[in-house]
Amino acid sequence: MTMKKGDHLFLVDGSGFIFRAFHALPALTRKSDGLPVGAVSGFCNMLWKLLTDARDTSVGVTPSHLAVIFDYSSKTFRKDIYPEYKANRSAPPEDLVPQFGLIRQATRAFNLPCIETEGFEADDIIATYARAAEAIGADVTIVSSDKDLMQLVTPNVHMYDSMKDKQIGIPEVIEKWGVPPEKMIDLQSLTGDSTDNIPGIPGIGPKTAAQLLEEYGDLDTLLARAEEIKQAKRRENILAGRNLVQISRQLVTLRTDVPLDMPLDALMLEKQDGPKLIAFLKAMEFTSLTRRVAEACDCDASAIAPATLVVEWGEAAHGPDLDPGAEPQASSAAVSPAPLASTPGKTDGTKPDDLAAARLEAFGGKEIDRSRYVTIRDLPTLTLWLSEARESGLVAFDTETNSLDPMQAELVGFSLALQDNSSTPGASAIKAAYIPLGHRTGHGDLLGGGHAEGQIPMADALAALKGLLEDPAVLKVAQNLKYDYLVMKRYGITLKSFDDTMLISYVLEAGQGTHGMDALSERWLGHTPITYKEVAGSGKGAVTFDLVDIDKATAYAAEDADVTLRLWLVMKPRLAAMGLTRVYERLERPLVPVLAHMEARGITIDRQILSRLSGELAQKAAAFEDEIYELAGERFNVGSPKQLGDILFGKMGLPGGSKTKTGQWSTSAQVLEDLAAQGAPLPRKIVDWRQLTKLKSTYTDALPGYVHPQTKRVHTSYSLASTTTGRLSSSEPNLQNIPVRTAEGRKIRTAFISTPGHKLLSADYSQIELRVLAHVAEIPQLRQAFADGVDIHAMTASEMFGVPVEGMPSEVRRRAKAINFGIIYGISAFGLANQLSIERSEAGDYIKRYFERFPGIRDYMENTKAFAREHGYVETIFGRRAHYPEIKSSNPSMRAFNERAAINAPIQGSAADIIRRAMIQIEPALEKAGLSERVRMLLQVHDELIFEVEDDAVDAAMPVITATMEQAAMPAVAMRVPLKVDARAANNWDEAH
DNA sequence: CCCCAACCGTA
DNA sequence: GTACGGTTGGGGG
Repeated sequence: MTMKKGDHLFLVDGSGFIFRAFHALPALTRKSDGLPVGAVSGFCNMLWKLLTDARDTSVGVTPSHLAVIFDYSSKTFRKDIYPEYKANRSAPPEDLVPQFGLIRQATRAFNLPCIETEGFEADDIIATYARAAEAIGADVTIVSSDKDLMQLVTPNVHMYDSMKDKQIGIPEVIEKWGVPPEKMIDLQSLTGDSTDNIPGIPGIGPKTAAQLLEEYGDLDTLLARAEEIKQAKRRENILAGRNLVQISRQLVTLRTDVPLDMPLDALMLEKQDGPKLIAFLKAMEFTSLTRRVAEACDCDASAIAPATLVVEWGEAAHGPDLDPGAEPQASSAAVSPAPLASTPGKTDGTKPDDLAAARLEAFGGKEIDRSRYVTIRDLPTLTLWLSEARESGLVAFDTETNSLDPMQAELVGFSLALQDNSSTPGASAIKAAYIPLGHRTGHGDLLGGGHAEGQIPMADALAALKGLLEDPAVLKVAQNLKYDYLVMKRYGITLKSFDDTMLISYVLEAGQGTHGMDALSERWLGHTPITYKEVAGSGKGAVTFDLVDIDKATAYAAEDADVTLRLWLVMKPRLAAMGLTRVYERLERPLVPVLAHMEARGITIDRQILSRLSGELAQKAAAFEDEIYELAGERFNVGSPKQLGDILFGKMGLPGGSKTKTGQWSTSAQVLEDLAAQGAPLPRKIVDWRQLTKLKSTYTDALPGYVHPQTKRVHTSYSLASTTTGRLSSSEPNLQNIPVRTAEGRKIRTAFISTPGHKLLSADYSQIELRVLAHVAEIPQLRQAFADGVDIHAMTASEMFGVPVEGMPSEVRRRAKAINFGIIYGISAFGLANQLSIERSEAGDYIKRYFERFPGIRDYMENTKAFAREHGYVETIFGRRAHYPEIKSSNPSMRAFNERAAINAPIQGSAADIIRRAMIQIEPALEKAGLSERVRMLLQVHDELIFEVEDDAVDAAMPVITATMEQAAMPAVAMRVPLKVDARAANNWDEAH
């Protein structure tokens, strides 16, 4: 059906609506999970109203055609004309972001066309359609109140402010702006627009602009006769701003020649699909609109299942600016909503894939030219390099110190690498320098050698460097940046705007090799960098970096910066090409300062308690040793599994359970427990002795050695990039494996204390991995159980064995619990049998029965395995990838192992992502509650966060912390089960947990 | 001095 | 059955 005279086209400005509605409407959230839906609700109500009784609104007519128009991305032709266009836009609020996608889904649920075109703004598309319809003789209503669209108003084209139910025609434009619609372009060119960063004439606002246009007729005349303006200041400003005004005119003029994917005729209103719309509205939990729609289409809403919604991250995968000269942190939070997946992209060499390929070509294979490295020994030269870095906007940075511990390390020097655009063709396009600051000569006095000659005074160099490192407009690239962040922080410099090549690699390739610089250089550049050992020696001959000869140090340090910059150039575009930018920018990079601060804070331990415990443990262990020697009939090293095996299974002839893979007798706790159960007295003593010596050596003896000499606290180090799943790890010391399961072990936790006037507050997720499983596998019984807050293991047992929860034997529940954990670990009959000490066939029966009761779990597992086999990786609910390159191994046990890991990774990894989000959100949440000075996050133990809180801030902090953690998945993912957090505060970690 | 295997602490 | 890190013993330098 072709559009004709008398038809009425409605063009809804979808992007404009959502921004306006978000701020104007109350912040409505979905009841079941807190998903922000205020703008979506307003949008649906508005559309429904227009579709059903537009006649009753101030529009007064019913649409024959209707389309909803969206912005595609922030990269439009306007950016080419004027790069600063919209450059000052900050990221949209996180609550707004998911609503872009939801509004698109709403549009489709209403059976309406959803239109966007790459390179153009919604306004240009609207202008093109409006003019085309007008030319045919149709009437047009633009549903928007944006002044940028007012230039389109004519006798046949009106605007409609749906939130005020107000129509905007020619008189309304004149009333509001003092000029008719056709002069809006001239007016906007003069006034500019600060929100879009469109330049205007200083001192000229709408009133003056209208007055000038009234007097001179139009902009061209005004500019031509600007000399005649009486007010001196105004005249000067206009004359000075002439050229800029011309650019502004280009920016504000809407294009009416956008290529249209959908012809006008295709915008004709189609019949509503009642059930489809109701399914969407029910999923959004818009109850009253659901009821109204059901009445209108004569549907039974209760018979229609809610739709499954995709809550999208808002940012376009192709959105991030890849230009190294731009400001990644500022620009990466693209203003644009997510595009439709099907929208075709242009092949113009600017796509991430092409850029990645080009960068690899340019920097991947190129010989590294160490002869270009320089040592900077004077301030003027350093200053020159720093200003070059600031101009280029991109610099690789690396610190050299005398210690691997960033809390103790003293700065010895630093290196920089820059893109060198002046280099001759064929030469390396990167230059690098090392700036020695604290090198010493080996042969000094007893106090440790003399300060080496030819180094810039530390204070001068740092003062100069600070400007660069803290400049948000310059992107600093480093490898394992948390280290450099902490070191520089101790020298009073806070890094701003950074990328970490280690984390980029981790996001791209978790599970495929390590992410250290040497390995990355081999993998991506085919280059082997000088090793640390080569410059500093190893073993007994090792020296700290301050004693390394400055020339050798330059070769090593400058190369590190050089390689880091090359890695960034090659890897960074891969993020966007693979759609992993959001994972990097939301789950990795923002965690760097959060973890750095946690590490820097540290936690207090009570050395007295540990020392007393050490004594007790030593005594008890010694007593056990005497008994062990007595029972064994000889003295031997109880700590040697080899000697122990010989005693137990050789000399004493006990029945050997199993062998290790090297053929030795296994003396694991499991084996010893089994022997003890058969009545042998020795094995139990060994088990107990091991527990005591383990606690002593690993904890009570070792922890005091980690107390920092100045802070008197223990500072662990978190690794962001050492697990396949996305979990953190903790080392030196590992504070993620402090004992808790046994009473003896828990005594160690009492040594982790709060400082006077404070409490330790522990907040942990309850059953987070099972909840994630219920979410991803969509298991009705599990979802219901979590929604109802019932005992999940008892529920499982009840489902499986038909035993009522009331009065359930503890053994029945224990088995169900083991099965639940087994499921998360990618269950096998072998493993379950081991865990429960039952026959493998019995374990197999359990698993079979479990899958009968929860077929969705088997489906999830099969689907996950199939996905892993096809792609070589699996994904968390936030899109993080874990790679399993060996999943297709021909070795059956290797393959099975990879399959179990692949099943576990999305569950463990999604839980890890959730707590990462919580950690990132905690500081702003505390800040908002006015608590940031009184609450400090200290530790993370996978599903638990430990804070140090001022005594009288505990009551206020607890709800802020638990709410932030429980809502942490939002708005990126709306969990289908609630998350639950338990929290407690006390003077030590044992009582708080 | 370095590395691996065995063992065991946590989630 | 998943994911880690630390300690010890012991082999091979």
